[in-house]
Amino acid sequence: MQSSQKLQVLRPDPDSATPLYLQLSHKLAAAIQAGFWRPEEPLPSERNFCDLLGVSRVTARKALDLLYEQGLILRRQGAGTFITPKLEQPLSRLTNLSEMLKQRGFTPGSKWLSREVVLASAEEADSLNLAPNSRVSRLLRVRTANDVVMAVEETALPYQLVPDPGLIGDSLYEFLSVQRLAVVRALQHIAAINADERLAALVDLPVGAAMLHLTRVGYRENGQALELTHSYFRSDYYDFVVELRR
Amino acid sequence: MQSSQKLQVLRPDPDSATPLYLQLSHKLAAAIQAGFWRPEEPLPSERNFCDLLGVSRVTARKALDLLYEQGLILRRQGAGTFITPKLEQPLSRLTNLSEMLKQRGFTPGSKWLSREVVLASAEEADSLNLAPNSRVSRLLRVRTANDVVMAVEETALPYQLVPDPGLIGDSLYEFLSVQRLAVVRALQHIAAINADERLAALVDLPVGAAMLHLTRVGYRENGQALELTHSYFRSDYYDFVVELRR
DNA sequence: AAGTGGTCTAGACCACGAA
DNA sequence: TCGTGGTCTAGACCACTTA
Repeated sequence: MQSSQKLQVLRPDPDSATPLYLQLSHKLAAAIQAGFWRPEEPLPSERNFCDLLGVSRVTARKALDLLYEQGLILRRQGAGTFITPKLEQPLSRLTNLSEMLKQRGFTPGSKWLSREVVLASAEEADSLNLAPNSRVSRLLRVRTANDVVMAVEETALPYQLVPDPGLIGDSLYEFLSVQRLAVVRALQHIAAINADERLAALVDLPVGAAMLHLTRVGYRENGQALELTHSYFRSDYYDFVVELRR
Repeated sequence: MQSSQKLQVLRPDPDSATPLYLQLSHKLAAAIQAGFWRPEEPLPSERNFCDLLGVSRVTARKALDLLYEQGLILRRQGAGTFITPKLEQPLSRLTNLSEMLKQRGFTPGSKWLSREVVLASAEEADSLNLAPNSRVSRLLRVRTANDVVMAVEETALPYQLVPDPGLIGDSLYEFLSVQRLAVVRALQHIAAINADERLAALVDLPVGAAMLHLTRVGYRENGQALELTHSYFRSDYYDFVVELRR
């Protein structure tokens, strides 16, 4: 069969450091995105995958589980596994704004308004689980897309973990990753507000314009709160997409 | 040991129709919420769970996987499994507003403004994947919490699937479930808008007040688009919480 | 009746963390 | 060194869809 030949490129490498199910999931996701199968078309059955790729069924299923969670495939018991009809590309995943803008064809930019070490506000101390009178590194910046200001962002980080905010470059998340301080989980509150005079001036909108106010607390792998960010977005330039399940 | 005695209440019933790993996951989630373990306290090891509860390690892990996805536990290789420090209760899960309000101690209400069958708008036909000139059942209602209007909601459903919108009671999602039309996945866009005169009147806010505008397309298990809803929320009464990962 | 996805088991090896 | 979570296997039974 022709298709079983093609499938061989999906075969994971048992000697690789990354787990088989992850390799397989990545390869499958890429193949689907590349149009390897047409929408509505059935994938090979799980048992076929096992035979053709030399992995156990549990491993194949674990790879497919990931694709299912990403909304790339549908599974119908007794019938088979199918490519999701319309390929959408939602994101309830943690991703940095710069990457998202690039993917949509915009040129992202960022300009620091201030980077300073200050006493934590009550909200910051509470959210970051700091003792009263602790210090935080507080960052204020405007973010642009094609040179249009689309958001104002204020971030607080524990001084103990980030003592010199002046070292942070254009990408906060990249800086944190390099420092072994990656954020792996975040809780985000989304509200709508009317722009006050300060905000309106910064984003070039009339006072009272509706803006999205995102409040995000970011957590490290060990559960420690690392970041409190308030973002104020122009809603005409950006709308937030969430995928909901079950 | 005392703790191993307590654990017996978590033992899943092999004769039940619901899978062992789901039973176990539910029981564990309930136990955690009830304060069975303190935050930061380690859970029994996976192998202990297997011995004490009479399930295989794969099954125990699958139950723990679900808890991890819900942010209830943290896993540290070589160390153990721990309760998440602060017990937050986020939800990027598909849940109906009524339930959420009840959980927060509000009394939810809903009042239909209209339920009619009309020609689909261009947006509705596109989102629901309908042929031009198809009909939809269109619903308009206001939703209240403790008798205060907090949102206006307009929903369109394919006429073919829901021919008599007059039959829908207070809970749309319950109605759909009973009709075997459950929504299992949804894409939601969130934007901020200034209330126009019509909206302002309905929610009792001044014209121009910032409101959250949610646009949701709901999908069935088979991937078919079932529901297009525009919701307009008073942001002072409700803010949307999202959990982000990775 | 045959094939599919959904669940479950017992046992194995690995990498990592703590004592 | 020992116990932990992370990965992987081969094989089994079930419920379901399709023909």
